[in-house]
Amino acid sequence: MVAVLEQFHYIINVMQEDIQKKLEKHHLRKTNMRREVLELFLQSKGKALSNRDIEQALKSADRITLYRTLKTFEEKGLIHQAVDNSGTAKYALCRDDCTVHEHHHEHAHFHCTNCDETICLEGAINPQVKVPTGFVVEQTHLVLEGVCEKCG
Amino acid sequence: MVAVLEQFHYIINVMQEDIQKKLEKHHLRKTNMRREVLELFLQSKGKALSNRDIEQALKSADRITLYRTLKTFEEKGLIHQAVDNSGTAKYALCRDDCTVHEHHHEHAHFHCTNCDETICLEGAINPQVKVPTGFVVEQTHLVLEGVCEKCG
DNA sequence: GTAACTGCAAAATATTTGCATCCTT
DNA sequence: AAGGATGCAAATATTTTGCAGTTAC
Repeated sequence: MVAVLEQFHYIINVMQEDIQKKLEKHHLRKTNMRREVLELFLQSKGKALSNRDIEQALKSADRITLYRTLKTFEEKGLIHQAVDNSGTAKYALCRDDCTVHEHHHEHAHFHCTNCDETICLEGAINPQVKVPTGFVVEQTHLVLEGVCEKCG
Repeated sequence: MVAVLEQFHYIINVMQEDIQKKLEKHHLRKTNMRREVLELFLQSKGKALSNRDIEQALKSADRITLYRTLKTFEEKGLIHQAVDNSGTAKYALCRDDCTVHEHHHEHAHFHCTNCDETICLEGAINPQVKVPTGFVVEQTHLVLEGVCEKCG
């Protein structure tokens, strides 16, 4: 029991360190809001979260500040948008080697049309699509839509 | 000049026939709104349109009716959502062999982050992504984001 | 101390619902 | 004639902006 608790504290500490590092790396001030949002993203690993999701999870959070926090995180390269046609934007944590102008998200997202959850899928994608001359591709999103395990 | 005009009328007639056929095929009543919206989609071939885009193009159109028209078209399988992270939903014409439950849109979309235009790209996509067991994929969307020719 | 961040109010934008009327079949 | 579609009003949801007060550095 004690061992479990110690392990728990250890994990929490590692996560907090990770959060501190992420914020420092991107030259962002360590505010409570930002720490809490990052913590939630780390806990929901592999799942994309909408503004509303976070708002409900962090019940004390101010909706407006949250919009700005997510926008800042996106601009600085901590999170990226997970595109699906659920209507509202969702975000997922970036990999550590992402920077503002260079993202490495060669992974796909799966969007369940029933429960509306969006998760990150493993495995690289290699789009073999030609774009017309003059077009510059900066990011690629692959979205698979269907029904997830829980809803199937 | 006369020949050009005749050709013009011929094209218009073909388009109107196409519109009628599409509506009949999906058991939809032929109302002005629906004809106008379909006409706009046919004219904007290869470009995905948002509710706002259509509203502005068809200045007499009622915003609310338009929402319902697009929703109906989507449900019946005449149009499909073009996923991008522009914030608002965009739609593009389905191929003729699409039905309500079986879409064949193995093409990608390009979204310009500058002018916010979304166009359809030619060429099939072949996603090589594994989904976890229990997940059923119904549709696949590939979105390339970047800067288009006009904005480049 | 200063610039950045927060949180409230309010505005702007986007979408849905209810209902009486009109139109397609 | 009858059910579907429209268009107006109004409600709801989402996102952005302005500004005064607070906080991290």
